[in-house]
Amino acid sequence: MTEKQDDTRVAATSGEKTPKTARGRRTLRQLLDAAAEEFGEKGFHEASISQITQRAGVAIGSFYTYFDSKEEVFTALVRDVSAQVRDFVAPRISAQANQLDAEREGQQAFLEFARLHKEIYRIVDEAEFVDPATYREHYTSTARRIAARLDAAYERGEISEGSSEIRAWALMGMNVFLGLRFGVWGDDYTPEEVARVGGELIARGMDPARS
Amino acid sequence: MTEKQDDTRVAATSGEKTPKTARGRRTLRQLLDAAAEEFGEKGFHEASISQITQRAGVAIGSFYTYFDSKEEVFTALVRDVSAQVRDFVAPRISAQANQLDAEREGQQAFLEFARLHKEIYRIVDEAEFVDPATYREHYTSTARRIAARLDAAYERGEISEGSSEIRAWALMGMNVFLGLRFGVWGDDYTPEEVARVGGELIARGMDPARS
Amino acid sequence: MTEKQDDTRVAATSGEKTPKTARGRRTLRQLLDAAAEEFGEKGFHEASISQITQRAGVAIGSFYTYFDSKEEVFTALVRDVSAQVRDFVAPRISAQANQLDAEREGQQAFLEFARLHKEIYRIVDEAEFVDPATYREHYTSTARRIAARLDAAYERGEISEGSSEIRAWALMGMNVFLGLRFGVWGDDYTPEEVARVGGELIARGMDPARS
Amino acid sequence: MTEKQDDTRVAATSGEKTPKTARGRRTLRQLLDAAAEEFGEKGFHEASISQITQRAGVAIGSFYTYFDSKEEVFTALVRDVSAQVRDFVAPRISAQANQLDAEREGQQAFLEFARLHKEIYRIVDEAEFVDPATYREHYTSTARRIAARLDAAYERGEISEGSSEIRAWALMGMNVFLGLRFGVWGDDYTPEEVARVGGELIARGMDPARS
DNA sequence: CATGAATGAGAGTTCATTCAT
DNA sequence: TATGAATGAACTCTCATTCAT
Repeated sequence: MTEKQDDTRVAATSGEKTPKTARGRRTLRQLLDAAAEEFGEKGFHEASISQITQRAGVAIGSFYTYFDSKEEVFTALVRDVSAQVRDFVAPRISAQANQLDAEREGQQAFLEFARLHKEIYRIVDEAEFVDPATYREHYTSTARRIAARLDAAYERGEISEGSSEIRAWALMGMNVFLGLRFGVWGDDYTPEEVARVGGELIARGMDPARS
Repeated sequence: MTEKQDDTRVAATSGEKTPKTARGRRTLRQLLDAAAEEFGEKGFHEASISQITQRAGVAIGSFYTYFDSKEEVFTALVRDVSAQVRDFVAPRISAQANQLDAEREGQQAFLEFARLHKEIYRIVDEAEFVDPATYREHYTSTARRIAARLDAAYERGEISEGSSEIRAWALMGMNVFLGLRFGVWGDDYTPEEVARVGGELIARGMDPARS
Repeated sequence: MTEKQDDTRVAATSGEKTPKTARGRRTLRQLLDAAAEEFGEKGFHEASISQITQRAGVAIGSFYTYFDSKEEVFTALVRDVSAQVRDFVAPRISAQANQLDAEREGQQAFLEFARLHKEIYRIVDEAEFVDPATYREHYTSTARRIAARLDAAYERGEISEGSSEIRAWALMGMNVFLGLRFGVWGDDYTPEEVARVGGELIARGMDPARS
Repeated sequence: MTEKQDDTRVAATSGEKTPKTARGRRTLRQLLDAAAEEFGEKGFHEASISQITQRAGVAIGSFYTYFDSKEEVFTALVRDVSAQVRDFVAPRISAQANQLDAEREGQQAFLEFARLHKEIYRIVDEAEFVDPATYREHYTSTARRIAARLDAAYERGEISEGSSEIRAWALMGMNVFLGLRFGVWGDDYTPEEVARVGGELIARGMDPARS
């Protein structure tokens, strides 16, 4: 699931026009990759269409063969990145027997992903300003998946009782900030170590009476 | 935003030129207030200097009597907001006898602040793109304060052992996302309820064996 | 527009390349019809080749198999429309015994034509900017035909003496504006009524001593 | 009334922003004059804002200090030109004792104006495509003024009975086409001669029995 | 003959910043 | 200090036309 989704899938989830020839499909992929680089390095507003097309090695006009606007590629990219994180982390989570271990493993996987793709924060976070709907959708759907896991785990008796929605947002917030600090900004701890501390926290908390 | 800090403080924490006359101080105040509104409503890039000066009721040129650039007001504003959150939350935390209660109370206070000032996310988050140094500074110093509290609490035997830095970022992430979801985006839970669930999580985790 | 002229005639009056196969003739026909619609609805500058080809149900490239440029189809169309007006009005004029009646009948016929083809003004008038030569040719040849009729009528003693060229332009101007106002913009008078007033004007003028 | 209306009037009838300083008023006038030249020579679509500002000797940005768009200057210009024609022709008409003489004099005045300002056709006619509302307004209000004159003349017994609205459009059409052919396109007849033939036509028509 | 992706010059427009008044 | 007109670099986007398939 780590591998990039094929062109068909990309086209299905985004708004760009579907190419009818092989050459067209190649150009579209080049543009998407170039856009990821450009937005990742410079952010939405500093990025320019002309730079994207230069990176992709095509003419400016070709950009508009596939996208209607700068905003549209950006949205396509956010969805792409969002799907990539999910596809990277999900299998690592499901591989675990116990949900508490699974969440810890998920943290670690996310942190590793952040180290590999330091641009995700620039891209996803900027959606808050460029395309709020997609931004909200990204976090809301992520939280929904976490909550569903917690509900199931509770049914199986693996975790204590408590609002799964609130817990989901708390867990997601932890992940995001641990990923930012220890994945993107610094590597003064290994993903294992960070996840060990984080996992311990969500499993047993900080109350000394419980350890 | 709520109670405006006095001019002296503003001048101390930001880069704008200190006015020498009473008239100048009034103009500066008007500009800062107008900027807060404008950036809060539209975000950095959609906001315009000319709108800020119109809101403030002064001429465009006057803006540059007090600030060197659009970025500068924005930075001043981020610092301002950052200080406000801290000043709002800090006393609520220190009022608690036990650190675990204190953190839960901090969560609740932050959530309440977010409900009162829904624009803080727009302002602080956008700093990631407009003024990364100030953005990093905001979160780094906040995390440092949390870590210091955890260290002291550990010394007092109020919490278990564990990397205070990692824990600090985890706690901060929880706060931020709970504030976004339950403070800014929706009010389907009371701050007390959210903080109760969050507080329970960081105190005792989700392991059913420990509750 | 109404009855389409046969392919031979189109090829004769315009600059487009003559197709050699039946399939080619069909494509050309589709393109011309689509162009008439598109230019009529949107005008030259708002019209687009890609829309024309979409309406015609052919690929963009096929357009250039038959026309050298956007201007060329437009010119072809103007000539087409020009010929249609002439062919619609001419028989109505020649059917009259007296030239004064004939001119009144011509006015009415033109007005009726304008009601049926409200797009003629958009097409012919825009030629003033897109293809001035054809625009001038349209009006100059129309005026020439009117002048010839007046000359002949004068010879037959049906009208008084006076510069036939100046009179021709005056009559044509009347027709065009009556057609615009009472044919295209409004239908608050019947063509008969408009032509009755207009015919009376050119026959006997407005001097009360003469009526 | 031939003289250009003062800046205040221009500002009142159009949509551009009113300058607050003398320098601003001068710049606005330069832009309007430059726009008249540019649009007159090239037509709306071939004209460019950057050429207008170059002609005016100001920076591109200054254009947008006074107009919101290319369309807006154009509309301002059409209204300006429309007012100029009216102000040039009106006094010549009112100076006549008899309405039939007045209309002939009006024709002549219009033709003279067209010779002096050959660009009016390019500007007014192109409004049909760029700003249809203003185009229609120009002709409708002109026709209304003519009809009012005819009504009054009929009351005074100077002209025969007949729909003043239809007659007004007929007269206007004559004027416009005589102006185009003998004012702008050619000068093979003097304005007096054209107006004599035209005036005779509307006074007594072409019926030989009546001359 | 048909296709449709690729091209790129060139347009209109924005707005932070400057500076003469 | 205050004003607001002037500046112009830089951007996004259009679309007629070409040409390899």
